[in-house]
Amino acid sequence: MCQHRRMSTAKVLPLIESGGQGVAPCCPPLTERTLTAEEAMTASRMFRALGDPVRLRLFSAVASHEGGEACVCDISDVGVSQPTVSHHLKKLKEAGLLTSERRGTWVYYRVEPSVLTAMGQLLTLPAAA
Amino acid sequence: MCQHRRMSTAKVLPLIESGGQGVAPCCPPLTERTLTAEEAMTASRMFRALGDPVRLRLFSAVASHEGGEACVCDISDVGVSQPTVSHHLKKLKEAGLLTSERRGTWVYYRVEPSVLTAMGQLLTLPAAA
DNA sequence: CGCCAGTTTCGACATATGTCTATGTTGACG
DNA sequence: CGTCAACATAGACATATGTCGAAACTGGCG
Repeated sequence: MCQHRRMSTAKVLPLIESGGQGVAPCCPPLTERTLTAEEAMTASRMFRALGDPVRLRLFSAVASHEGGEACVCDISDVGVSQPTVSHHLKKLKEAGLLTSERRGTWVYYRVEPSVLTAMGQLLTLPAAA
Repeated sequence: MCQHRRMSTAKVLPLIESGGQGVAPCCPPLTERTLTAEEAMTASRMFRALGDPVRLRLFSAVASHEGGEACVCDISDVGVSQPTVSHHLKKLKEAGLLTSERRGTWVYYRVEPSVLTAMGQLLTLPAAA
C-alpha cells in the first residue's frame, strides 16, 4: 500500500560489467582449494547476509525490481515491522550487497552487481572433463 | 597431522550431472522476482550454512579435495576443536550441502553437486541485452 | 576381549541475531 | 514554521548460534 511511481528519471542500468570479468576477485571458487581463514571471513559475510529469509526476500525484491532499484516503501511487505525492514536493509548494505541513495522523500536501494557475479563465481563448478 | 591415504578405492566421481540441468529447482534466480516466504525459507538455509567462516572453509576443503570427498581427519585443521568441526559438518549436512558415509574407521564427506549448481543459478544475472 | 583412534553427542556458556515499540531525523508541502 | 510521510536509530528482549571440555559411540587390531 504505497507504490509511489514518481521516479521517471530511472536510468535503465546495465547490471553487468560489460567485460563480464571486471569484478571483485575476493576468493577462488569453493571447489578449487580450501579457502584461507581470511578469505572465508570475507566470503562468509556475503553468504550470511543472504542467510535470513526476510533479507533474502528483500534482496530479491530489489534485484528483480524494474531499473534494478527500489524504494523501501515498495518492498516493505515482507511480514515484519518497518524498523525491522530498515535493519535488514542496513545489514545487506554493510555486507556490500546493496547500496542506497536518497532522492527526496524516498531512499532507493540497488544491488551491487559485481558482488552478485563474485558470489556466483564462488559457486562455479570445475569444468566437466 | 593425519593424512591417512589408504582409500585407493576412491572412484573419481563426475561432480556434475551429465545433463547440466537435472538439478533441484528450489527457486528462481534472485533477480527474476521477489521470492515467496516459503522459497526464501528454503534458499536462506543454504546461504546460512555457508555463512560461517569455519563452515565455509570446511565446505571448500571437501569440495576441492581429490575425488570430491574427504575424511574428517583431513580437513580438521581449521582452528577449532574437533567436536566443533563435527558440529559444523553436521550443520552442512542438515542444510543438504554435504553427504557423509562411513568407511571403516573414517567418515567421508562429499558435496552434493546439485545443490551447488542450484545455488549458482540463484545468483544468475539476467542476460545482458 | 580390551584397548585405541576417529568421530559424534551432550551440556554449559558467552555472544550474536532477529524482532518489537518508541523515538529521531529528514525532506516535502502548505 | 508546522505538520506529515518515509526511513533510520535506540533500547529491550527472547532465541539462535558458535565454542569448548567431557563423555559416549564405532570399528579395527592385537
